[in-house]
Amino acid sequence: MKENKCDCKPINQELSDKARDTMPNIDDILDLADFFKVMGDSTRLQILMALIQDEFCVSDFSYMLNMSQSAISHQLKALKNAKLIRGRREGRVIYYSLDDGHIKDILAEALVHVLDC
Amino acid sequence: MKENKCDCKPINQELSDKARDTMPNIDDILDLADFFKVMGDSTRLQILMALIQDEFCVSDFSYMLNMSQSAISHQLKALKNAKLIRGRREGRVIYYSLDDGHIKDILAEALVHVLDC
DNA sequence: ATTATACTTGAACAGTTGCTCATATGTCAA
DNA sequence: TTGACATATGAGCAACTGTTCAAGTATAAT
Repeated sequence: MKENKCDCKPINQELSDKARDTMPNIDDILDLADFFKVMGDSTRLQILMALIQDEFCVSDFSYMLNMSQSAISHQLKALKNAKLIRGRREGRVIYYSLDDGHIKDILAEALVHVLDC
Repeated sequence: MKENKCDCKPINQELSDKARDTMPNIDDILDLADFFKVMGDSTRLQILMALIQDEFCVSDFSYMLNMSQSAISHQLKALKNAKLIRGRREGRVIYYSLDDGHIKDILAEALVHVLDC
C-alpha cells in the first residue's frame, strides 16, 4: 500500500521524472540539510567566524559573545557532532578549532551572496 | 544596567577582543544564519536541486516529491521570501526558477563537503 | 454564470531547537 | 584531600518549524 500524498497531476511529468532521477540521492540531501541546519544559527556562526581567525576555548567564547558558559558548551557540542570543529585539551582548558578547510570557503561564498542582495 | 551573561574570565582576552572586532557585523551574521536556515530543510533542498535543472510548478514538485500541494506551496513561499527563487505566472500555472546563480555554487560546494566526510 | 484547475493562505498541532538552571566531571594547586 | 577552576551534561520550558486541514483567490473552459 504505497501512500500518495500528491493530490494533483504534474504539468510536466517527463521533466519532473527526469529531475527526480538526476537529483542527488535522498540520504545525501538529508546530510546536506543537517549541515545547513548547523550553520543556520547566529551563535554557532559567530563561533565559526571567530575560529576562522584563531583557536578559542569555552570561556573565550562566553566572554566574546556575552553568553553563559553552558549555552556556549551546548553549541560547541553541536558543532563537534557535525564534525565542523574539534577540541584539543590542554590542562583544564579545551581549545577548539575548525576541523575542515571547506567551511571557510562556504562561509565566505555565502557571506558574499548575502551581502550583495 | 548592562547585563552580563558571561559567568567566567576569558583565557585569552586580547585575542577574543580582536576576534570579536574582526568578525562580520552581527546583522550580516543574522542574515547569513537566515540564509542557512532556509537551506536547512530537505524538502526545500530537493526543490532547489530540481530547479538547478529546470523550472517547475507546484504540481510538478507535488508529484516529484510525493507531497501535498499545500506543503509545497508553503515551502515555495519560504524560498521566495528568502529571495532564492522567483515565480512567473503563465495562465493558471506558476513556474518557479532559481533567482540567483550563487546558490548553484554554494549547493555544489556544500555537497562536496558533505560527500567526502 | 458555473465548474474545474492551479495555487495560496491561516489556524492548529506535534516535533524540534536553544537557552537556563542545577549538577556533574575532569584537571590542577595547595 | 580539599578547594578552585574549566568544561560538560541533563531536565525543563518557551519559541519556532513543517506539515495537515479547511478554507480562500485567480485563471481558464464550458
